[in-house]
Amino acid sequence: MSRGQQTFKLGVNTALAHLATLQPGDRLGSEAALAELLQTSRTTVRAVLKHLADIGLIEWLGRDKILRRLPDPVDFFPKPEATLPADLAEERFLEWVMRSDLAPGTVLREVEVARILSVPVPQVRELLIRFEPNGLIEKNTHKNWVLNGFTAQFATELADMRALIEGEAFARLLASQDAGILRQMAEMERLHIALLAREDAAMSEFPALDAAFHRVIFAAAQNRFFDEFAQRISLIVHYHYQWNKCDEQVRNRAALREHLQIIRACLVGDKALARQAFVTHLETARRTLVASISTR
Amino acid sequence: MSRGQQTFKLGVNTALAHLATLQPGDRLGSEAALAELLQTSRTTVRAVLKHLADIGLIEWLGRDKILRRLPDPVDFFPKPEATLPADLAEERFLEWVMRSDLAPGTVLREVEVARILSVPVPQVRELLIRFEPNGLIEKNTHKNWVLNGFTAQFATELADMRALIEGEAFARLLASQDAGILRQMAEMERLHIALLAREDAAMSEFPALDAAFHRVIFAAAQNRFFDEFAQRISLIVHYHYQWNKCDEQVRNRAALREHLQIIRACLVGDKALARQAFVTHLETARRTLVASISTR
DNA sequence: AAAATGTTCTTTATTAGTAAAGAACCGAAT
DNA sequence: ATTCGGTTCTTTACTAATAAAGAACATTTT
Repeated sequence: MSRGQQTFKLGVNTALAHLATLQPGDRLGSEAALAELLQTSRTTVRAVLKHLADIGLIEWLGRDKILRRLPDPVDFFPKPEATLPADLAEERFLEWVMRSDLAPGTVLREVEVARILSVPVPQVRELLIRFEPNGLIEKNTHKNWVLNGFTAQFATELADMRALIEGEAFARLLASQDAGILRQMAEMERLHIALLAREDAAMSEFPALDAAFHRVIFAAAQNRFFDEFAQRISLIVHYHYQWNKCDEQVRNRAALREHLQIIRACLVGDKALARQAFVTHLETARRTLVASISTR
Repeated sequence: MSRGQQTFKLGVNTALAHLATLQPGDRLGSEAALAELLQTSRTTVRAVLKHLADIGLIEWLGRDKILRRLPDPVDFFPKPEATLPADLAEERFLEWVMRSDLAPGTVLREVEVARILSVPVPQVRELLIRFEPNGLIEKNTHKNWVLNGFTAQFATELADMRALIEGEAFARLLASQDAGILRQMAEMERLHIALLAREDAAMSEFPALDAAFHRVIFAAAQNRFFDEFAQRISLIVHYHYQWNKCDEQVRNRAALREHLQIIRACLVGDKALARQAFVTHLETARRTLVASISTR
């Protein structure tokens, strides 16, 4: 056997979502146009069209591609089947590590992990290699992978590194004359106010906004090494949020308010205040991260 | 087929080097002791002993392992065969990239690279994945690896990041009360003086000493993220040294003298001077790196 | 002539199978 | 009794084979 057609299935689902915006009798664009839309090759587009014709959604004769009926929920492939294996592996791996609360020192076997996560072995391998620099796992030459555990020490070192790098990035942001940054800040203010206004449990959108806010800061450094570290932080912090739900609402709202303080100080150009609000925020973030570990 | 016995061959070579220190008629230690010495499993040790007996170097009967004759140069396996594939792959890959002077945008194909470097495909794969965060290569989903090239921009970003992190590490070193650090510094002074005294072309030892010196500094931060970045720097700088040989002697001696200044300021406890000498050194390092690119 | 389609050729990702290296167990010798 | 050696069992790493996905070329239609 070979690979599992994830690209094809993802293509079908994207195509179905597009077809839902049309009316029966409408014509689809050219294969090349669809390839652009589905972000894939024409080869895959043709496979998708053939599939759509087979299930009777469209009539396909040469360059005529006519929509017969609107897509039905059952036409879609289930989400996991239509996710790229790399993304799937990462999601499931992190969730597994967090949920099963494995003890530090646990040995991870590629084949075993692959079976547990239901993803191909090479993907697990790639994932583990990519993850090693994060410091959560380690490999002994010619031996196996071991879990290092999310210790207080780890959290402290991460927070230290973050303070150093994000602090520098923020300093550059303040020094920058780029109007684009102010525009992004204004947009951030809007989004923060909007999220704070919603009293409900819509805090599920918080991690994404939090990551976006910090990405704006890191981006100001215009340095690929900064950006890379930002990604790591957001990954670890994101899964930390997912894991530690206690006081979530209170904690997230506090963070949003701290963000707003920083944003507003930037917008009015009060650099001293901005700097101070930023340091405060990083301190809060550090405390939250460290606290979440000791309460495990 | 399967794997290429690198561990075994490396074991044989290490064992031969050990035997060269003995006299014919001497007895070898137990299998467990040899396993400790060769840094490998007893299974491999027994394979090595069998090999040594086969080529008539030792007589092996149960627990009696008697040296028959001293090892000959021809008994050793050639170095590349006896190197762990991961190290071999890394060495050859970097050398290949630097030497063949590939244009940015060049497509790297795993199988092709594996053939060129004469290393197994999985090793190339692992190497490329590990290398991606260094920013020299990139992967497009479902497509191939492309070389980003060692640009001036890259060098600048690397130097910026280095100044930030190593600067912080050095500040912690100065603040530290740890006597171990002073001891390491004294040892560094000795090694630097020794290398500077040798007028000859023994500068081949410079990269190792340079890396060791900076490792002492990064280690003072006691932060795994600092250490990891230090590794990257040393890797890139090392290969930059190897590639750019012009003015090598002059450049290396200058660097050694700058190191000495820093070391001595630390030893006498003059923090202001140490700090200043360190900043100067980082500036020199940056200039050297950037210059080496523009002269390609 | 231009654009879209049909066809063919590469390249990549995955699985299965096999040999090397590691680990554990048990019996023998000091 | 304890250390050492023989044996067996696991686990890992590599090769090879195969199907999916991408890319290029040729052909057809407007």
